[in-house]
Amino acid sequence: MPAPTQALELENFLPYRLSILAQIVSEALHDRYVEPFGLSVTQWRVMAALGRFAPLTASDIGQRIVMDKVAVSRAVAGLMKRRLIERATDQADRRRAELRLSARGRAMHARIVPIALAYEKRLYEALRPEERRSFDEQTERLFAHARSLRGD
Amino acid sequence: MPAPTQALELENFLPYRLSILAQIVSEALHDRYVEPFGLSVTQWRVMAALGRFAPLTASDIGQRIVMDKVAVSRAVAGLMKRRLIERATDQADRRRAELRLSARGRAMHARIVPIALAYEKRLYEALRPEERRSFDEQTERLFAHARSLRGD
DNA sequence: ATGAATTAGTTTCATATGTAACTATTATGC
DNA sequence: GCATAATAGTTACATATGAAACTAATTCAT
Repeated sequence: MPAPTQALELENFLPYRLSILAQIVSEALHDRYVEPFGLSVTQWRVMAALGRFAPLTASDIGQRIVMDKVAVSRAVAGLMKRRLIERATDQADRRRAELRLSARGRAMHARIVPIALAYEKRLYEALRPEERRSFDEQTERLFAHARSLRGD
Repeated sequence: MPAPTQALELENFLPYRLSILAQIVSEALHDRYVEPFGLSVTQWRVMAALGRFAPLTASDIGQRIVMDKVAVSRAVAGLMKRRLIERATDQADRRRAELRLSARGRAMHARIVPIALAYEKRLYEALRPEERRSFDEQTERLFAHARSLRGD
């Protein structure tokens, strides 16, 4: 006789659980610092990357944070319009443009970072201190493994 | 002197890490069973919910899985058009309609479930068996905690 | 040196999603 | 009983996102 179909319990299905967890956290960020400052999540990520590593080109950003070049291009356009970042064409290779936060952008960045870190701290309260390291390490392994499973 | 701004290292920032992990897993699902069967992720979730708990109304589905009623309505419309689910208006309360998989829907569901479970199994290979339980429990706590932090 | 292939980045189009307004039906207060 | 509120679900609009086509600049092969 055929093997019975295994049951798929969505609420215990790892991909589903990861998805809704990420979603609810992302909504919280939106409420706390993205929406009040009029940024999209991707725009904020670009600002965060530039806050730490500027100057970066759009491609650099895409490599640093997991974001394709179209998303970076759109986020950059929005940030430029609001004068939160500055662009300087590389004279040696005029396809490239170095990006960095403007004074306005640095000021906003400095206001948002503490809010972001405070939220992360509160979120981590769900885990005991010794669990945090192992949880981070496990998410890292899951991420690397999921990547290695692509197209296979 | 003012406290120095703490650094926000995006690659170590929990919300960011959860987001990219969920995203890469979601892409893998898309490639494996959503796209081949022409379903969206939300459509598949509705089918999964009905596969286990039918009959359900659209509202029931929204409660079972984390999905607002507009998303459910759209997924249901798409699934109805492809005759993967059936709708029967509740005669006692004609606002409500009970949904269940059609024969076609059950057949597709039976084909997809093993693919989904096989992917989950491979994903879990990143964790040692004893880590899986604790990881699941920790994601559960994070989820509940993130929920409790909403609007606060 | 010049045509082909690469690379950086943008634009376009089709689709997905969230919010709010809307229809239809049922429940509630008086 | 009847007006009002609440509920189930859909539609409309505005915005977000992904894939592919496109422009411009540079590199490579010969």
